[in-house]
Amino acid sequence: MSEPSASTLDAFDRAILAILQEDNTTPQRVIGEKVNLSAPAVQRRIRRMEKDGVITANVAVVEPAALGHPITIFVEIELVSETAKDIDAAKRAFLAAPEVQQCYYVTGEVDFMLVVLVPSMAAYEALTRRLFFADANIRKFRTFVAMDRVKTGLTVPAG
Amino acid sequence: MSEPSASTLDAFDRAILAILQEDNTTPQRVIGEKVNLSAPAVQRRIRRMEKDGVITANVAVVEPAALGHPITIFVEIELVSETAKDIDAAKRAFLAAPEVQQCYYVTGEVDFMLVVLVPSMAAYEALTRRLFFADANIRKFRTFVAMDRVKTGLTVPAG
DNA sequence: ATGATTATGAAACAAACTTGCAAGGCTGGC
DNA sequence: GCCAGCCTTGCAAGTTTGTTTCATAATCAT
Repeated sequence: MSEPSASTLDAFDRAILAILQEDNTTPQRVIGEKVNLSAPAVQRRIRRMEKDGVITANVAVVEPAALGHPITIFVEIELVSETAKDIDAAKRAFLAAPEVQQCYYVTGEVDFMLVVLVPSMAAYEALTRRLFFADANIRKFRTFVAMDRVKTGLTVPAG
Repeated sequence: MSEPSASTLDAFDRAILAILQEDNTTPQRVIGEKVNLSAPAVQRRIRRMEKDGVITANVAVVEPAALGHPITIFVEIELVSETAKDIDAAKRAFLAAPEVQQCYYVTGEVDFMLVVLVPSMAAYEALTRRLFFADANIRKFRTFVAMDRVKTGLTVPAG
């Protein structure tokens, strides 16, 4: 249906993606020089990958502290009930919270992994009350405050 | 020194950042219409925020499966020794691994949180041998395989 | 008040993106 | 082995976007 065509990416595509994942403001002409292709060829490949869902977004990366959210926190969530209905409800709740930057539903001893951005520990405490304690289906959660964001990003190995 | 000037961002800046975090290919003219500013004014604000380190990168977001890395894994790492020297060594090892998409040094019962992308569980098993078992300073690690990437991104609340 | 600093918009300019078109290369059928 | 159809490419023209210039307006500190 709306499934991205599983067109195999060739070496050109991967080289282009490697560049765009570093800096998507790189002019097509420069990309073309690096991968030995003309600018229009580069442009058509980028357009195709966007249409096929290979490239899902083009975004600016912002320093959280600059926007007043200097604290990054990992949260492990354990649910009481794991019926499809209850899991979906949890997903929707996390999706709706702007402070939840990332959310993954995982296997193993916990059910969800969250990455949360907050202005202060007080704000996090308020978030836990609103998002976790208020939800009867959350059995428990564990908090890990990030002291160093050693490596961030969404880069996928293109080699 | 090279510290980003802590210039307070006004409402214009935050509105621009909200747009750029969604789509940084939005023309400056369109941004200007949305925030009630001329294109050059928008352009200068973006430049300033890039220079000040508020905007740290402009990147394309790529679907991991398209590049042959369909499996996302969370890893909790517990070290043996937590001297500054040993922690730095661990950071450098994780930084150097392309499969490690994100790495955070955290407080609490574990020391590091990793987000890892791999082509297969066999590839992950190989990674654990190379990166974890081969390192005598890693006491233990816990693996959580992502079944659903509910919410991904690097968006920071700009409201 | 007043002068310095900074930010702004209009217009001119430069650069990048986009499209049309003809040529080259690969694939499959015969 | 040959040919036809399809796909991708590069070039060139046209369009959009980004960038600089410059004069003016707003802000701030004195």
